[in-house]
Amino acid sequence: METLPDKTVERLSQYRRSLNNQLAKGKEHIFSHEIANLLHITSVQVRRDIMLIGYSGTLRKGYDIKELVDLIGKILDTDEGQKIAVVGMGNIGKAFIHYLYEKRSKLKVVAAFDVNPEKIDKSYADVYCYHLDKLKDIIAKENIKIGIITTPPQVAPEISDKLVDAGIKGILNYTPKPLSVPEGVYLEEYDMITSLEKVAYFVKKK
Amino acid sequence: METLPDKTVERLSQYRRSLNNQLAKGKEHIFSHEIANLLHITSVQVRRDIMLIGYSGTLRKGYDIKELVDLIGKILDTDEGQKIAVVGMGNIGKAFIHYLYEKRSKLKVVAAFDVNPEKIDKSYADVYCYHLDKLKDIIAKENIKIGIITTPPQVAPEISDKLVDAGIKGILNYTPKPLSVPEGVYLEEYDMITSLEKVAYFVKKK
DNA sequence: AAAATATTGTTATTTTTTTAACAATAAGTT
DNA sequence: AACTTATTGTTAAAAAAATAACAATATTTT
Ligand SMILES: NC(=O)c1ccc[n+]([C@@H]2O[C@H](COP(=O)([O-])OP(=O)(O)OC[C@H]3O[C@@H](n4cnc5c(N)ncnc54)[C@H](O)[C@@H]3O)[C@@H](O)[C@H]2O)c1
Ligand SMILES: NC(=O)c1ccc[n+]([C@@H]2O[C@H](COP(=O)([O-])OP(=O)(O)OC[C@H]3O[C@@H](n4cnc5c(N)ncnc54)[C@H](O)[C@@H]3O)[C@@H](O)[C@H]2O)c1
Repeated sequence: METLPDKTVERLSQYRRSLNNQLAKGKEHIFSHEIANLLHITSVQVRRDIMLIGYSGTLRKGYDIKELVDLIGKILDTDEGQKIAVVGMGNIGKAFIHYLYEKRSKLKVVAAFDVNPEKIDKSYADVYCYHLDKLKDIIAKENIKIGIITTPPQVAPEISDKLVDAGIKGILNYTPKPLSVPEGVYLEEYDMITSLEKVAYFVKKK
Repeated sequence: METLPDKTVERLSQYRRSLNNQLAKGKEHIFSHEIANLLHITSVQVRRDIMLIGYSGTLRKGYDIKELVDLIGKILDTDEGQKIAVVGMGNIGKAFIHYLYEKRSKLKVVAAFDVNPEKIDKSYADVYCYHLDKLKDIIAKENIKIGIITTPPQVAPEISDKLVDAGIKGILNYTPKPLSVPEGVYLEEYDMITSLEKVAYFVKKK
């Protein structure tokens, strides 16, 4: 299948979560406008996304939730699951690890790295924290393909380079330091302060 | 001034941070392509954004960093600063409070709310945590206009309603539960899992 | 002083994303 | 059985965002 638009991929992740909730409630079929209401978007958007992934519902009955969830899984997940490394075991890093630990998902944090001796050689929610020096070895050994950076911003570029060098193919950067990665590595950045300043701006405008 | 595009606002926040770094290093002028390099975007984008806020540089000399930072401040900040409430003093809530505490910024968290007795009536990084029941009173008294939701997802809609009812004009939602707010309230949502699943998808595609 | 260069500011074009329009049709109603 | 309604799937249009093109011009070089 063609590579899906960024925004569609984001929504698929959200559809799946909501659909799983509905499944858990015993619901078996769902209409596009029902999905839309759950996510506070429009039903056209839902139908368009579903069209893009090549699924069809039945007229007057809607979509088979189970089938749709499975298909989204086929698109978003790999069969074996994907392994993740977290670099920087501070507030955000730990929060993330705990959070993912609770979910049974195809995405698993399997290693953490830090430089602070207090954090190293301990486990948090079953994730072992190694010294940064071990990064390349562990990533290779475990075949980890995704890295999350939650270190202080100053060191983020250096960590990013190390991750890329170790063979990582996707990076999620939570530091406010913009990174650059070579072609072939997918980079997603998020900055909480930017979000907050954006809200503040639009509040001010009102 | 016209309301700026969402994306431009996001970048202004990032420009300011980078520009402040440059100021601290003693740099006084900067070219569009230099800003672009710092943020790993294109210089056209930078010039276009700067055009939109109505600033002009000088040919062959670039932009006066101090002036640009001040102008961005005029656009993003209010003179008195803006007050923020955090609801849910868990991992993310606490991380945010600590983080903003370190920055001297026009954005200040002035109150936190929770329902867990262990969190209530204590201060974290100078932010006092009240019982949720006091939310309306404190928000009115302090004239808080922005709320950050970091509670468990199930209660997010209820918290959102309470915030809106208390007069909040902007909400930043970190729970994976989509919210809806009335016209006139600005809502920004962010979901870490969605980001991560997006990275995973594009890694898989490669 | 003329030519070359670097850089801005702006308009035009392209791409991406969202929204609207609507034809097709299964199911329900008269 | 004919009619109405609800809903999908898809194409078309609109809106938003990014990128490209380029004219204007201050500075530097020849
Ligand atoms: N906490 C927030 O609410 C918040 C908000 C916005 C942005 N951020 C950003 O997110 C990032 C993480 O924030 P946090 O609050 O978790 O920070 P933190 O200080 O709690 O954690 C940072 C961790 O990184 C480790 N570290 C330092 N240097 C390292 C290195 N070279 N290699 C590996 N690990 C290293 C530290 O030992 C520490 O454990 C920071 O960049 C921060 O600017 C945080
Ligand atoms: N931690 C992560 O990495 C992560 C990742 C993705 C999403 N999230 C989401 O972010 C949110 C916060 O995560 P967290 O790890 O900080 O959770 P947490 O459990 O550490 O904190 C939640 C806090 O909310 C409080 N709370 C519960 N009910 C409340 C109510 N009715 N009113 C006010 N406060 C209430 C709890 O007492 C607790 O202090 C959750 O919705 C979670 O799903 C977290």
